[in-house]
Amino acid sequence: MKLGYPCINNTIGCTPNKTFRLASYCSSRLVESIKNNLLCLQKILEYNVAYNLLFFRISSDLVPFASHKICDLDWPRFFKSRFQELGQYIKQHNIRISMHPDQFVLLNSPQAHVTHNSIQELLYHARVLDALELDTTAKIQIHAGGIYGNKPAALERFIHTYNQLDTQIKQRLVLENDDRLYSAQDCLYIYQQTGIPIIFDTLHHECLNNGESLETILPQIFATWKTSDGVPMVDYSSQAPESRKGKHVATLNKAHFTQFIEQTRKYNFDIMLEIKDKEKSALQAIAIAQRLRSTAL
DNA sequence: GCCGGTCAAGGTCTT
DNA sequence: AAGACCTTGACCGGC
Repeated sequence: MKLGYPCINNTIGCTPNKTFRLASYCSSRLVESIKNNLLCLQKILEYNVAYNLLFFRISSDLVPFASHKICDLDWPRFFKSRFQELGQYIKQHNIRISMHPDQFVLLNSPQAHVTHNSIQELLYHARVLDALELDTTAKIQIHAGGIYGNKPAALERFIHTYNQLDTQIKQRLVLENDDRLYSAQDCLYIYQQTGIPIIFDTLHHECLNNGESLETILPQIFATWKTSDGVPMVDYSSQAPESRKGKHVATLNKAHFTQFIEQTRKYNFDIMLEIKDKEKSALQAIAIAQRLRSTAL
């Protein structure tokens, strides 16, 4: 089991998200941003290794506008050796990597241009992981998408589009249950039609489920991951008190996390902590997990 | 300098 | 039909 947090680190004082406005696009600006982001990513990974946080989600903003038609830089080539060095570091320290494109990636949109742009965005994410020369245990996670007034049709569109994707994307793509539209059961249905591994989100499952306990749902979810996909990934969070349903807590709820670790002790999986204060909670969580689990962490 | 409206991209839900 | 909200930090223009 490995444990980590997404995208940014608030302790070390750099941002791996540096971007700029589309209106002020120029390639020198792009180069400058990517340089900054790669350097900061390296610093974050070094911090993480020092604290044994061996799971990390790389920000989608690593290469700004990478999937936009304005982008005229062959960035994988331009930064080839930088990516290789970083990838080397990741492999050397056995760090697990994920990425999570945001809400605009919709494989089941009825609008062809939306689906097209989504695939371009997935290709960008795959290129990052390829440039790092990571194996297929490095994953890209997305949601199933919208309903568009007809859920069966929307599900079929997802399946159809998924089945036509290039291997370069498919070998890394995993599907996450969301908190309003597509439950873990819905994702399992998609898995049966496609073979796409399912990444389980604990808070989303609390918001939207079919009454399954962790005990019944987790074995089904974990069975969707093949050896080449690596150990299953799980997104962990808990409900922010007195807030909209589905909102992530600001800082780790230790009692809730402790219970989660106790309930899942028999499984091996990697945990991504989706908690607002990032590495601060991750450090608390790893202390709890190390105390409660017998397997090396 | 600092503040706050705005930012490539799409949905759902409420009024 | 139009607007709020999701979710988020940081850009960047206006002061």
